[in-house]
Amino acid sequence: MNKKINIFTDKKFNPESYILTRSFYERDTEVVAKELLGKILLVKPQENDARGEFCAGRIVDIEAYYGANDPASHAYNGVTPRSRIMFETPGIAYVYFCYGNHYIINAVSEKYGIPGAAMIRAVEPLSGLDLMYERRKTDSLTNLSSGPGKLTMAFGINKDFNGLDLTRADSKVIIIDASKLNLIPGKEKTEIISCPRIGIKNGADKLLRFYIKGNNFASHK
DNA sequence: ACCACGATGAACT
DNA sequence: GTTCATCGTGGTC
Repeated sequence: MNKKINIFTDKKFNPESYILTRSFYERDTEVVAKELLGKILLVKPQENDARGEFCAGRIVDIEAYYGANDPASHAYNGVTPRSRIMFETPGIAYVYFCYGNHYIINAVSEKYGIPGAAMIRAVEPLSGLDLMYERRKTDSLTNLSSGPGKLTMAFGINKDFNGLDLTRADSKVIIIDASKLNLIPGKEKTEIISCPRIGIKNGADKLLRFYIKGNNFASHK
């Protein structure tokens, strides 16, 4: 068991003062995606978790998706029942089911009415690792959350998380600013690599995937 | 018909 | 240890 960070197991931990605000997300999607690198994804203890630990992970790999000019985006063809949420209030979660197997979580960006989302591709596990190993049915630390479907499985994120407000302290899922906490990861200088997004056909020319260079938990190097 | 994925196994170094 | 091919799965349009 990993004990290097235990702040999230403290019942007195109050994430409210660290939470990213609406204005953070209400900007250009590429900027939001890049700046989300190093921030911490937090999922609060769920009903079936007797330990009552937060699941926490540092975002190390992310992609930006736009709208009408981005053929890889779910919002490319305008508002549909699924894409509608990408046009809504920045700072909410867009969670969708993929390939009949996996859930994928995005943070909605841009002003209300403008589509955009940052898809979280990988996180570096910080807390709640026992639960992650159980859910992922693996013994490999670097296999816990090194992919968009893997991290949602590790964190217990499913379609019920769609539309939750990442900026509200009472949400099951939030994103906080790591630099305000005394955490070891992320203190070192970080270089951001830009490259084409993974697993798409149209729009593959755009360099809209960003990851932290050299990080062992990125979804692929 | 199309997919912004993951697990597995084969076939390579 | 890598890379490649394949398939399961279900929502969307």
